[in-house]
Amino acid sequence: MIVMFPTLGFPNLCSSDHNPTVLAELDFLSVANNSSPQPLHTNQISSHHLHVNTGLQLLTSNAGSDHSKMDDGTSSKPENKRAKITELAQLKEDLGRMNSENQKLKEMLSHVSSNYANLQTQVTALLQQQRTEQEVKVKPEERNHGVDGGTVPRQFHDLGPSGTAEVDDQISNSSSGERTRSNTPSNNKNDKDKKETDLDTEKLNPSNTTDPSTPEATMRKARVSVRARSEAPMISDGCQWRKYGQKIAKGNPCPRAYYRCTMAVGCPVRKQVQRCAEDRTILTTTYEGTHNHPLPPAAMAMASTTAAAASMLLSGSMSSVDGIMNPNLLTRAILPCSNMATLSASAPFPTVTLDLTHNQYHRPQTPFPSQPQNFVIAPAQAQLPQLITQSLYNQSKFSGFQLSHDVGPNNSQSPRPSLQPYQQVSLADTVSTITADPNFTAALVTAISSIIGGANSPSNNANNSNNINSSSNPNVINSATISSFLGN
DNA sequence: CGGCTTTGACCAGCGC
DNA sequence: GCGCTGGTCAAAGCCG
Repeated sequence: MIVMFPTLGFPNLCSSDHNPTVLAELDFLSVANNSSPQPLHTNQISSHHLHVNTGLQLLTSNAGSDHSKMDDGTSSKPENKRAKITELAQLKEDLGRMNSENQKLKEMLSHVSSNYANLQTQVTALLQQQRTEQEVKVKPEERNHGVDGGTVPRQFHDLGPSGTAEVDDQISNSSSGERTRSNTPSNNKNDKDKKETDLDTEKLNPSNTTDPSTPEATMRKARVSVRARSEAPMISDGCQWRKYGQKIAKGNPCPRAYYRCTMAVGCPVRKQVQRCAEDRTILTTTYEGTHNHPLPPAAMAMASTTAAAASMLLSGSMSSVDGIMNPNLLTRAILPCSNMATLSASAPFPTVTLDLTHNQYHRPQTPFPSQPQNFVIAPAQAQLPQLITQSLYNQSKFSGFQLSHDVGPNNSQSPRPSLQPYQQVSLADTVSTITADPNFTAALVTAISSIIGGANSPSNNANNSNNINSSSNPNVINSATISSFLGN
């Protein structure tokens, strides 16, 4: 069913460094569904097997017991032959069903892809128009305040004219001497800008030179918190992290640990790990930033999910002119994970919390309980949290996950879940059934996030220049695409 | 010896 | 202006 992905712009699924099991599944399905010489193997093997059995049957009846060794445990009794024929018929029926489903899924994804392309074109045009308008309105000195203005924390104040969050990391990684901590108040803005401009010229990654007004620049501000029950000190998300700090945060006796991604030099992704004060078994992992390097399959699901969630969040925060989040839009955008997702617009960083400690539909505990503007999305279908849950279950040592009945690990133990016939009105059920396959889940998460997050997918981040167009207004892409994906 | 963790210090933002 | 807080740095130590 994923044979068509290479033509739908999901390179993640086609790269060689992805889950080989998934590819094996695809090979099987492609073999099963195509009419090339390979697909006949299944039938040929079965027919050949039957033929051999028939021959053995004759030999056995004629020559006696010496051929029993050749039987290799496969009896040539008529009932076994009938069983084989029945099995063959069943297999053919399954193949036909898969083929039909493959066709319909192909059409569905083609439609999604088409919508995505159209929306991306519109976003590009709108972005171009907005830039043109801003260039006319904004004065030069106001541009200098563009990044620094407001209440962003220090790491974003350090952003130079390029406005990229990687500056901080580049500085710390390339030359510690370049980063002077004696920024006395006497340092005026001109000096600071000059210094940062000099630093920008030394940056290794040319992709960092993005417009500060772009979502790329603000992506690191967005955070995705994942609350999950875990006895382990840190959930395993497939990435390599290096601890660079630990703090006792106010209101929580448990220390907060700070990690940064070390899979690539200058990767801006950081995460904070802290146990819940009320329930020490709950581990809150907050991700910030987007990887600028390829990710191993094990890390793809989490990274894509967080990137998609961050993209959703930013799309909502950026959609309104006054910077106030649009709950309705976000509700639509994040509906798939609504029973676990909490959005915070008032926190220092816009944060979406994916609460994986709950199964029932009730108000999740938010990491910002004192903040009045947390949006709790209404209950709805929960494909995305299922994906997240499944991914996390596969990749971590969670001990306390409460999985929904249809995508729990028990269901995932089946190597090839039986796919129910596609029904237009029960796409969610179909998706849920498909996602019961843990191998397919990671690939699907990547695919969905490729649609949702576009530029935020790790593979795309290798070329950040493409991120501007695809993520500059992901709001449109997200809501429409998700609507198409879920409701089409 | 290189990579990682620990931990005290530093810095900036924010509220009073 | 001052104190609190979150976030980060970097030296020191640990470990394989």
